[in-house]
Amino acid sequence: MKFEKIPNISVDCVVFGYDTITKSLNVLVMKRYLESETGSEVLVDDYVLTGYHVYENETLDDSATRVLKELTGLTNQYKKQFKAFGDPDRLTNEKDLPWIKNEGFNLRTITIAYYFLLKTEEVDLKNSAHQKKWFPVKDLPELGFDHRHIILEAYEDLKIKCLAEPVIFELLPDKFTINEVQDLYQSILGIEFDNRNFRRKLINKKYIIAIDEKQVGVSKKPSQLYMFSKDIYKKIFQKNYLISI
Amino acid sequence: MKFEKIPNISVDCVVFGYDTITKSLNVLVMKRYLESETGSEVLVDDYVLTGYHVYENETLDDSATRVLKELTGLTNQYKKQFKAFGDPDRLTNEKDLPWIKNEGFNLRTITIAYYFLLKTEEVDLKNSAHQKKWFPVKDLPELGFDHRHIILEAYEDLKIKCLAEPVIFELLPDKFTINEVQDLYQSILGIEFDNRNFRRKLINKKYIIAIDEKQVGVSKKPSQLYMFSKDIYKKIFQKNYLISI
DNA sequence: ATTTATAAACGTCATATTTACGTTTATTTT
DNA sequence: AAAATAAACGTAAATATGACGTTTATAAAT
Repeated sequence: MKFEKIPNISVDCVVFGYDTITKSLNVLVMKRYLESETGSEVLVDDYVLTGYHVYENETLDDSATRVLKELTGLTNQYKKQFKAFGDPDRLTNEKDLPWIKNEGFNLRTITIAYYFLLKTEEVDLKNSAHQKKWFPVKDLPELGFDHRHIILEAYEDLKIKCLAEPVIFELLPDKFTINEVQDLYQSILGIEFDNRNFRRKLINKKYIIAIDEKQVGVSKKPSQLYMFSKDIYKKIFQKNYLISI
Repeated sequence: MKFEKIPNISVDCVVFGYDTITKSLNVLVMKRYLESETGSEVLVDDYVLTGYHVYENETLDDSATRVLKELTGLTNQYKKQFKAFGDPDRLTNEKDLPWIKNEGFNLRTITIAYYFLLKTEEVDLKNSAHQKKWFPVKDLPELGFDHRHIILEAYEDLKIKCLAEPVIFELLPDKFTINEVQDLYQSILGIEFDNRNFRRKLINKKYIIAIDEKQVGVSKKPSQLYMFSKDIYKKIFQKNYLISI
């Protein structure tokens, strides 16, 4: 394996996680901070996506997987390459220049952007060199480069994706309630569903399996817990070629 | 505008066209031919997608548009960036090596792949330096590099896209019959629809407009011609957040 | 122990959409 | 004028969706 970096090609990872408490779809970003040499002035103070150069002897997918692992320690998460970003001016905002000068970037770098879906509780933010933080996709902090743009495009892609494929379950704990699924759909899509209709629709799916277990520690009627069976989904799923234009 | 090529970044264009006569979804590819220096041996003889390096001061989209223009003379066609391809070995098949040696490629080139949808009759294959040819996506010739792979991924993306957006009309003449639309859907999706149901569904759309004109030169009852109004579509279209998992 | 509050869960009906067919119509060819 | 044929229209059952009202299980309060 050659570990030479390709100087002008990178991957960037938009990591989505869902907070069932605040019912917020979040993005994991990394603190970026730089002071002037004298330390008297803060040159850069914002957040960026995690990304890195692609190595000479590495596939793009492997590169993204590697970056995610360094960020979260996790492998085998849902991953999608959704778009390449390569505008000539994507790294040349005024506020990014000190950072670039410091890091020795190639100004014309094309980045292949991926998004990941994972269960928030699997990520340990403590044990890490970098300062990482979750932000609601609806309330992002100041972001460097074109990273806000990249996140928003990832989010648009996710919106479409979750209507056509059961990716929603990648963001939920293994055991979940119907209402949690509904809340998550609502967070992502920004619309509300009728709970009775939503519930009926989901429960009728063969791959949504009621388990012999109920929510604990709630001060009201505890919910029935369910699981998603990817195996059953794959078996019974048949593409409906419904033209919805 | 700097016309310096970025040596390791290219765009490749999958150009789709539809042949209403043969009812075939076709891809436009370019002949690739190379003889040994003595002329005694054919080193390369197959087809490739059209692509080119991205220029230093050019967006990826502009780069793709430029390549399409050089290939077809056309601008303003439907265009979608659908995936980046960057496996380390994507250009290093045995049969591609003589070509690469001849052209002076960078062996680790990442390509940003686009597909275009256009009306076959608008393309003039005659007046061009290169030898270009349409092939059915279901019956592709021998292709160089990873271009078969790229075409098949473009095709998969198109299949999904045409179910959700009215891109189908990019592939048809301005005036078309309902049956032509159905045939095209069937060619793309590889399934059959009931003509009576398909017809009703389409005719009920406000943006499918019957014009005061009928097919000519047919030896049976001539079909009613229709047009697609993108304006009306944009006005009345409302996203249905139908979860179909 | 009983009541109260509340979220979970079930039920019903009207409407819209899809699926699966049969029939009629307009045109060219014979 | 008849025959052939693709275009175009029609209908009924099944399924899915949307919009609501009601019941149930539990913890907390009385």
